Amino acid sequence: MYDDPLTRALDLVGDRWSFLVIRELGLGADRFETLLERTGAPRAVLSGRLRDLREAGLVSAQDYQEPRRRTRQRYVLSPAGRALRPVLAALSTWAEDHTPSGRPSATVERHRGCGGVVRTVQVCDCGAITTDVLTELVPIELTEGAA
Amino acid sequence: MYDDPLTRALDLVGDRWSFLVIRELGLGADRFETLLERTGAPRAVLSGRLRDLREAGLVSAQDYQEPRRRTRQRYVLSPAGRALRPVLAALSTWAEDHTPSGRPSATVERHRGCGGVVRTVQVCDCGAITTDVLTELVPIELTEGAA
DNA sequence: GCATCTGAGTTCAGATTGCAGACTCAGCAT
DNA sequence: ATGCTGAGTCTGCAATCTGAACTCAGATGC
Repeated sequence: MYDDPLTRALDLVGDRWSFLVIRELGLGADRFETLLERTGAPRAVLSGRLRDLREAGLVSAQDYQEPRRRTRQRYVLSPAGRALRPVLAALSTWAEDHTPSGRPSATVERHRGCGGVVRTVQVCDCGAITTDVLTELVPIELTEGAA
Repeated sequence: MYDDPLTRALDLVGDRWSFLVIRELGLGADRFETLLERTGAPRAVLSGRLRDLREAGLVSAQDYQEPRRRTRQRYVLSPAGRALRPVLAALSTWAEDHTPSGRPSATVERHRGCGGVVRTVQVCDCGAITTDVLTELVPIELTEGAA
């Protein structure tokens, strides 16, 4: 509807399967059949999503060949696609805190330096860090006229 | 498909309109007609989404009445719904960095303490903070057997 | 050569969801 | 009584999703 960053983002990844495909790609799954299993997406949907994500530049496909196999496609996240990982991590962190039970996250990331678990938080210009957005953040005021 | 936090999250908010509705609610829009305008969602879709979000506990509806008006519904985010703001902020931050042009974000948040702009980053147990997930983070290794 | 297997899709019919626009319904106003 | 407004519901049609079957290329086996 309106051209702001969020709507543009949702045009590209605003559905269930895109998110799941990107997560699995980020976790290292790079083949069609593997993505099928891990995401649970129907074949036609996965095929379509991979095409869309390639066109949007979030995923690239490379030919490759194992020793005694025919050439196949390997899908990898582009830098822009990998940059979505914090979004997935934030969503996953949210779900752990606000939806009932379930297994722990498959999107946990670890710090390359120390191997520690990474969490998504918000930082302010002034240096403050918070995960408690309810009390410490305030949304900007609405500009009434600007539809 | 699999019961992990991300899929549970996507069951609740894994579509375009849910995200947009939650953003507008977070920005202070609380009436049906206002949400219609701001999100651009069709009436029936908005009606359905608000019902779903209420059932999921992300939104609550309160009766209220202006002086010479009939009673109406006011929709407000529950704490769980407000806790999604970092996710929206992260997605918006991503789109600003990785999709072409457009107006600046409507989801910018400010720190209650100092009024500064807040960014979404990732922090490690060890204290490291990064926005450069490409070089500084490593996804956990896949556990092959665990479907 | 010929049949078989596998990965990566494409095609199909049926169900679901999305959409724009018209309709409903309650209560206030004239 | 009639009209207006906010908040939906209904309708008819288009697009998308779904599971299952089908295709197609290349490697392997006989």
